[in-house]
Amino acid sequence: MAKSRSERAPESAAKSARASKVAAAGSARATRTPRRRLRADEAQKRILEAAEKQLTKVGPEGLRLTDLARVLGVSHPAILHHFGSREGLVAAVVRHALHTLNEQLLAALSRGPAAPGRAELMDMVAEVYGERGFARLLAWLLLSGRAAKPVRGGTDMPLKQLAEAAHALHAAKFPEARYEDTLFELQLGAIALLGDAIFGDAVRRASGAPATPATAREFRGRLAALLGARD
Amino acid sequence: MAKSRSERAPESAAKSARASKVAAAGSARATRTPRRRLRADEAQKRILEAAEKQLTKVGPEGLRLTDLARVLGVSHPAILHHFGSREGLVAAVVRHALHTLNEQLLAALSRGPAAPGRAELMDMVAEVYGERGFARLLAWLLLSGRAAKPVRGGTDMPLKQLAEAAHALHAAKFPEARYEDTLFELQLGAIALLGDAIFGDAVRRASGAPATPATAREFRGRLAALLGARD
DNA sequence: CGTTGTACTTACATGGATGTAAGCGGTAAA
DNA sequence: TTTACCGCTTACATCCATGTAAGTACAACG
Repeated sequence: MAKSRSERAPESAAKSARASKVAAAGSARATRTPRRRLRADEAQKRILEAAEKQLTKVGPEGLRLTDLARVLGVSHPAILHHFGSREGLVAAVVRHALHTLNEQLLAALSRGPAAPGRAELMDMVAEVYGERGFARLLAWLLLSGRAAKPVRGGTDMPLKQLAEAAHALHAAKFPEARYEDTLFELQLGAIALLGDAIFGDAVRRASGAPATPATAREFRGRLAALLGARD
Repeated sequence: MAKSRSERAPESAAKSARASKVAAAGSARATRTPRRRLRADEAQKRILEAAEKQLTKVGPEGLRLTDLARVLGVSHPAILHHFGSREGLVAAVVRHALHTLNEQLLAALSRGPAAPGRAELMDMVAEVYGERGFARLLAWLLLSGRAAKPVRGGTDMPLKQLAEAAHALHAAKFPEARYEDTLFELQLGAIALLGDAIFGDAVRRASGAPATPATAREFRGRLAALLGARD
């Protein structure tokens, strides 16, 4: 069967920006960009970061090697060269992203003041979840069934550490405080922040409020106040 | 390497169950099922329902006409015959699903007791969101950018009606109650319930709790208590 | 009963996406 | 400088999903 491939130069547009082998004959020698060749780990990092960005946008089903290659200015087999297959790339992105999510969460905690107010904590976590698109990524993974087990190789159950640390802090002031209550607050905070990143704007619109950064911040503030009502 | 397709005769299996034209020659005339032919609206309803189920599972990108056709026991052009294109089908499903979501939400409210406790309300809404997969569907739509405007043709801003009704109820007991507070409670409730349907199990696992229906119910109970703390 | 509209079928066309094969050439080690 | 490894390219194979064309047969209507 094997019908002709229509045009044979759809991909070459991006390529021309980085290596024009046609121009080497004349005087353009000096301006010719030599064919770049990165070290394997650098190339993989570059690909990984672009893939993560793409993944949070279009999800694991929507990720197209050709699109990614065009963005990166390479040919799509280059990606396959480094990651074996599309699924291999997705798995690598997921592993990397969940790992850095954990790191950023814990780092955000230790970086802040010793006992940050709940509002600041809320904003920090919201930033980690929202601004880098982790909530979207997590949602994609959970929806598509790729994140049955939270993190493959890394600190499992990161929220448990948070809960225990928070409870220790809280119990110093209120010795009779129960761990369950702290755990619930943490779970609600996490679920509400993650949910807010996905559903927040839609819910605000559906309830007649404008969907602006200001209303989102106000929501987080009220949430923090509610969670901090015990203290 | 594309393991999903496996055998090359998946579509004929279902078909053979309903119309075996090869067997008509001999004596099997009496047992032959005549080719079923539904009325257009019935066929569309059937397709729509199956498509909605599929959509909540695999998302709008993952919906495959051939898969859907196999489930329904028809050929995939039959679906195209009724909905024009894959996108047409997805759009129809979305329209239909968001419409019934609204209906069910409002129905759940009017069906319940005049002033249901927050815990019961919570469970009712959670059932609408969770059990029929509306939360998943909504999440898919929001993630893939298909639900910029909440509902095309129908009651826009359904939550606003809820908020106003709830505030009227509440203000009868506490005249100085502020609408903003009720609105926030409603938003938090919606976001937490939606977020719980997507992230709940993962968050509970990540915080060291088992992810069972019981823990989910307990979470909703605590949430209801928290939201009802004003009363 | 014959006619007719249309729900539905098979067969195919087309395009797009992943993955493979082979070779080129940059980079760095010897 | 030479050599060899390997990152990356072009060309191609293949598969799979949507959509089209044409025909078939069921059901309703005269």
